[in-house]
This record gives sequence, C-alpha cells and structure tokens, in this order.
Amino acid sequence: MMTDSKKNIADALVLLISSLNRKIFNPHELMKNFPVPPSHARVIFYLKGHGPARISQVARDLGISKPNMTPIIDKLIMEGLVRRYDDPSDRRVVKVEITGRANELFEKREEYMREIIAGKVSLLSDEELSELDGLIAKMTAMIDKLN
Amino acid sequence: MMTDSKKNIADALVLLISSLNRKIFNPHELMKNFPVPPSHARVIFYLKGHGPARISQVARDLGISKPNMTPIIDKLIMEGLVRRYDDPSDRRVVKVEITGRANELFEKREEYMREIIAGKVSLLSDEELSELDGLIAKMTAMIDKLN
DNA sequence: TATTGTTATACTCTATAACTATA
DNA sequence: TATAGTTATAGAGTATAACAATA
Repeated sequence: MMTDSKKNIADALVLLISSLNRKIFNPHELMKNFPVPPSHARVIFYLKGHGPARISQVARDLGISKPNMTPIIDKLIMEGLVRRYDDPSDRRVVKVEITGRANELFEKREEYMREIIAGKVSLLSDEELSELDGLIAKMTAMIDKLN
Repeated sequence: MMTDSKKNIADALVLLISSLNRKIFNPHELMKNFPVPPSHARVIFYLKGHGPARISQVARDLGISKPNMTPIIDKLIMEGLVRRYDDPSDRRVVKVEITGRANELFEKREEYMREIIAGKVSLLSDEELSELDGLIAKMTAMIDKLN
C-alpha cells in the first residue's frame, strides 16, 4: 500500500486516540485516582508490568535519575506499595516489587474505569452496543498485530 | 441491554485503550516531545482546546493553584508560546492565548505522531491496512456518539 | 576499572497565606 | 464584601556530583 494511505490511517488513528482520551479517559484525570505523584505512579506501573526489577533498571527504563529512585522507593515503601529486597546473586543489587496493597489499588482503579465507561456507553442503543462490542474486539486484535 | 454486557464492553474498552497506549502511544512518551514541564504542557493544551481564557479559569479547570499560574504563564511567555493581555470589560482580569509558535509546536507533534504510527502500521498487509482503516472510521463515529 | 545504590546539595515546581487592585 | 491576579515563602520532587560497596 502506498505511503500516503498509511499517513491517512495514521491521521485517523491519532484522531481516534485523542477522541478516546477526551471522551473516555483523559490520562491526567485517570492519574488523579492514583493517590501518588506521577513518578511514583510510573514506578509502580512499571513494576506491575515487568515484575520484580533492579532499581537501576527501573531508573534507566523510565528516564528517572538514579539518586531520585531512593526517595521514590522509600515513599512507596512507607505507603506499603512496594517491597525492597537484596539480590543474593549480586550483593550490589537491590530489587523492588509491588505488594498486594498495590495490586488492590490497581484493581480499584480498573473497577473505577469500568464503572465510568459502563455509564458512558449507557447512552447507546442495544444495536449500537453490540456493534461497539464487535468493533472493540476487531480493533484490539488488529492493534495486537503491531510492533 | 443488561448491565452485565455493558461491564464487559467497558472491560474490553479498557483493554483496548491500554493496548493503544502501550503499542501506539504511551502518554508519557508523547509528552517527552513537548519540551516543557507537564503543567505547562497542560496549560497550552487547554488553551489550544478552549481558545483565549482567564488565568483563574485555566487554574480552576486544570486543578492548578492560582499563584502557580503566574510563574507558569511567565515561562510560557518567555518561550513565546503564550500571549497575555488585559480584558477591557473587567480590569481585574488577565487573559491568555497561545501564539503561532505554540501552534507550530502542535503541528510538529502531530507530524511526529503521524510518522511513528505510519511506521508501525507498515507491518500490516494491504488487506489488513484497509480493514484497519474501516475499523478506525467506525470506531471514531461510535466514540463520538458518547457523552 | 566498572557498576549498584546512596548521600549531599542545589534547582525547579507547587501550594497556602497574605496582599493589591478592581468590581 | 467578593473576585482576579500577584508576591512571599515553604515544602515537595528532581537531577548532578561525589561517595561506599561490590563485581
């Protein structure tokens, strides 16, 4: 397919993403329900997605300075969201992982999103709802093919 | 339609949004291309969407403290992204609007997103591309019906 | 010698309280 | 008396440089 068509698809996708952000969930609004500063939230999201990790690895991947990780992890530990432990295979290394309490926060957040969205789609007719259902499934499958 | 189905759709949509954020554009990555701190970016995005506005209105709508608006606007003005002017109808009021330079930044950002996405969809076959094109159009129309 | 994580320190971003000007 | 915006100030978040421990 010609490059031009791809650019058009890209345009349409940019618009769709911005519609979703505006109509369904604005990322900033979403973070408000996560009662921690943005960098802390990013660290626990990272740990949620990657599992236990070295502090320096988290810093590198998230673009957070290494010294800044110390107070961030300290506070997350004080809030009971993260656990810090030594790596027996390399005594220089300190690893971190999220706690059950953090997982509960994630579940609450998902429940909140689910409720908000369920409310928004209530405006649609049954017919539209089943169309939307199909569209989401196909779109998700398509997006999964990328990258 | 039963509430249960709506919750299922909500779940699917949450997953789709998180897929899009992961595979296409992570909001944090996206902001990196905007060479200003998050609050500054939020102010110019707000002004982009709402047009000229009172400083206190921006503060209220974005949840930024009123005193914090002063340095934010000062810096945006120094960077040539925002213009500040008096409201003749109420001499207490100071209004702000984005400049042409800010609009150029928005265009560059959109071009950047377009290129990244065009690269990602290059992996798809022509058939898949036209399917994606149709899906995006239908999904956008559906999302526009909400709210 | 290189790497992991921390401490020391300074800079930026932010909010609360108090102020001035205008309504 | 209420509202718009600013100034003064203190606290939180962050990064750079220098360090100790380990590889």
